[in-house]
Amino acid sequence: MNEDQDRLFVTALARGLDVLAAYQAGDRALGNTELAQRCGLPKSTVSRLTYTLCKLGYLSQDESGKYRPAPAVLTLGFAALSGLDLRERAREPMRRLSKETGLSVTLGVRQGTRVVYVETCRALTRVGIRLEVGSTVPLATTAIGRALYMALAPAEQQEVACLLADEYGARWPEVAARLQVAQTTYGETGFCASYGEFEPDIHAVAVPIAGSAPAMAINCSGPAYRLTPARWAEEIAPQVVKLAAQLAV
Amino acid sequence: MNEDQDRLFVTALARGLDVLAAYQAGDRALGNTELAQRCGLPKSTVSRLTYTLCKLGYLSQDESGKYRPAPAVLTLGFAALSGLDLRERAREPMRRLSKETGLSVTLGVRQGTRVVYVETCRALTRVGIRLEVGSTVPLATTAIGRALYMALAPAEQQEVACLLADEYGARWPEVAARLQVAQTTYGETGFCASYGEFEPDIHAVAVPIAGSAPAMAINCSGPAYRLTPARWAEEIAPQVVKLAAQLAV
DNA sequence: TTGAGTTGTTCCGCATTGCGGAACATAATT
DNA sequence: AATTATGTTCCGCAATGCGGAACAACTCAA
Repeated sequence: MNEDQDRLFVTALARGLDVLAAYQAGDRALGNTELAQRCGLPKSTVSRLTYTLCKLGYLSQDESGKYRPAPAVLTLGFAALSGLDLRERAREPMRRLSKETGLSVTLGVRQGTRVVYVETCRALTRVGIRLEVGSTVPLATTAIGRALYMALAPAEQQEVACLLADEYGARWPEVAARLQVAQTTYGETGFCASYGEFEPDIHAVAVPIAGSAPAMAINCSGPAYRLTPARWAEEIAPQVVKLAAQLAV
Repeated sequence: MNEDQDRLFVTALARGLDVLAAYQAGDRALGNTELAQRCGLPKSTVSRLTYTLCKLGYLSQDESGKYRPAPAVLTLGFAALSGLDLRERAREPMRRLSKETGLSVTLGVRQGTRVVYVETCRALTRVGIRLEVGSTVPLATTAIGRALYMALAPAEQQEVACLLADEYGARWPEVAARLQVAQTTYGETGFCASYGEFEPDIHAVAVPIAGSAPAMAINCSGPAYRLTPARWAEEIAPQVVKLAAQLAV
């Protein structure tokens, strides 16, 4: 990218979206000062941005005058989801698998070095982090992230690896080694696994869905106490592999 | 609002968000020309905006170079949802009600003259429009919309009525009359209904959740062939009323 | 294959829009 | 009451966003 291209970048838009993106899971209403700190912008700039976002309906103010995301933000995401044909096709089979196994079944897409869940069927007895449409998990240390990584072309894997190296810093060699192991295993078994690596008490296996655009992967996860890794590989993984094959485009 | 306040409005941000909001349910990838038409902006402006949104990760380009919303848009919505305590509390009871009745149970919030769904438990045998987090339905002609309207203070009802009048134009008197009937009925029964008004084959009843902020309402809907309106009022509505009371803040 | 039409991208001169420090108002705390 | 913290608005400034035009690339029909 040369300098001319930076002239096309609309900074005001980026800043406004940074304000929206400053909200994290569990946040309630935030004030302008907190938002200014999170975004690294001057208070007056943030004040103008929140004013604009309120007028547009993407933020609303509570009684104390603080801001929280308004439901209109959800409608942006809805449009994103409703364009995903594969998600619609996958929904019922995923629900079925979740019911049969008693595990959580999720569908995810890569976004940079993260996975964004686009569909979730959660087991009734939930353990672990919130599995929810729109929530994200790391790419490198989760089964679903690894599956998405495997589906990348080598050049893209290289690119992503660079981003990950930046992110993990000194810990990257270790993470990379495990990613390499996963690649070998994927080549032999057709699935990726994460046994307690991301969350100590959670096992998961995942498989990319061939031919999907944007590339997606399907994941099955549950509590570690239920099944040993060997049983996961024998009993659960084949079902996920089969489901991914059914969903292949 | 005086003219000075317009100086605080960041037009570039608004335009960028208009581009994101131009995507509708079912849209796949859109080109710059289509987006320019939908937003009423010049092509070159849209080109700069889509360039920026791509760089930020909110749009992605497919092989043909057209744009579609990227999963990062979902993460904005996730933050909006995760700040809603009531939604979390409501989830399990909603799922239970849906299971017991075989109907779809939804939780919604008002956004202008629309309702945005923030939680949905769909019946297995689905009929009617997509009930999905982030999807919207009209305020004035749906049970849940009416319930949300009832929960407004009189001054706010007035404001909303003005917006609705603008929107419905010549049809507003008729819609207003039905809204008035719903208000009377709500006063007597504690719930709002829509029997085939929004969708011919769908009945629904809804109740606002007292004390909720932002104001929410809970809705139960299903196919008209299942139960007569009288049975809806006798058998389903009381359960919804009860659930709303349990969820009251 | 050629020409016409369509779509997408970039340029560039322009001016207005977005900026941010400062002033001011309001709210909270000691 | 004084101090601190937060939120809002002003206003001079300049750089950023703008959009018509030029150009590039693609598609389609004859």
